[in-house]
Amino acid sequence: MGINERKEREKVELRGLILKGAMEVFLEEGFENTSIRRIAERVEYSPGTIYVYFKDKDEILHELHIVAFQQLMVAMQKTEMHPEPLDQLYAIGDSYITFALANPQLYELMFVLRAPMKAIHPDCEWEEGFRTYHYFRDVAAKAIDKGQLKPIDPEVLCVTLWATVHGLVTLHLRERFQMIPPDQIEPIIRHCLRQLLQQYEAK
Amino acid sequence: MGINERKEREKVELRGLILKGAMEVFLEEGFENTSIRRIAERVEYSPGTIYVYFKDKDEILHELHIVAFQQLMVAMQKTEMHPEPLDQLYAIGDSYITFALANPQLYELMFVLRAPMKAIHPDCEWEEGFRTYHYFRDVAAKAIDKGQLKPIDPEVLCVTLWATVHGLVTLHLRERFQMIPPDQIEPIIRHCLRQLLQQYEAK
DNA sequence: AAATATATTGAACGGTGTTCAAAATGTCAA
DNA sequence: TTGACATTTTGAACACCGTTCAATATATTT
Repeated sequence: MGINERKEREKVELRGLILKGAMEVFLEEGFENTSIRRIAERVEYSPGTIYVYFKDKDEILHELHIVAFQQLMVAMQKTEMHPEPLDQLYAIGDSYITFALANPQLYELMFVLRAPMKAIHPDCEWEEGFRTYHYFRDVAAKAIDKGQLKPIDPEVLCVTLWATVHGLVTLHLRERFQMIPPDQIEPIIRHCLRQLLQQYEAK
Repeated sequence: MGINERKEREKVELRGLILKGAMEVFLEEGFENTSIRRIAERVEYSPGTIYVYFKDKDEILHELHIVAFQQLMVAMQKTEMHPEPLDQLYAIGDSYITFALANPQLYELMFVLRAPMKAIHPDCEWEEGFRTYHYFRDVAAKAIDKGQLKPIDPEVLCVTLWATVHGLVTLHLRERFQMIPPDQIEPIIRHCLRQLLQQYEAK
């Protein structure tokens, strides 16, 4: 009975098509203009159909949020070309900043917006975030083990590094850096990260 | 002709009353539930009246944003009890963190939400932000001048300190610190600031 | 008391997320 | 092939949202 299998395939396909359309609308029109009706229009289905394939709008945004983390993860994994953990740590920071500035909407979906987090069940874990954070922390831990960084708690180091870059990026994205000339913001962000990391280097 | 003066007074009064109601709704129901209709209901006027006293919703949120900055400024100015700039700098950081954690909605209005910034004319300055930032930077500059901090660019120092604390606070407020036990988050935020500032101390 | 000026109203417009009875389509046994 | 059943899709309806504006109500002046 291959019919049920085909139906299952078609269901998955349409779900994927809706997500593809949702991502297009999200990237082209921005979060504030990403409505169910616009997504439905984009994929040429009625608004009601969306709710057959997704519980609510938050679930759609959570799926996009997962895709965004996959993209960041790909960018970060390219840093494995560096044999030394310390060099890789610098490269991870660089790729994080590059990703955030090149994909501001995706960055906000990952680390600022509340909506995608509401789709995560309270007892469940924030898988995407955990995986990315652990990848980062493991590299930092290796750099400490190898004596390339001072022997501090890798958790505290990672939280500090992450928060600093996140703070710089979001103050910029949400237009709170009006005291800094626009063309100097990106250099300052990269400079702050380098200087911060340098302070933790074993001398 | 005292009638026009009384009318002017009444206009200002009602404007203030609407803002008071708006702040109540904002603090009690949160940003997402702060609608013009709810504010109007709270002050017992019709929605249309709100638009006689304010151009749009963004203008109301900008006014609340100004009040929030005044509150933070009051908290920060209490640190002037410390005679040494370095001690004051630590105290300013502490009061910033305390304010953010005690008034998360106001903090988001000041440094995260887009709405209040949309009410600032493009050619105008972000007065509230500038005043607060300059207050902070002047204290840092004094600490550098007095040789209590290493002789670095106060602008870079302030941006780094601000961004780090902002990053820590917002990752927490937007529930991205699920890898940290909830009761340890506040200590970590304070610890990160202290450690960061300590690294810049002249030894 | 009538005329004028000001202040307030609330229905209306086009938008939002979401639901659900009804219609359309697909499947399958007789 | 046709009728019965299952599945999928629809779009109107609900309760909201920010905003506008002609109409109403109130206050002031003549």
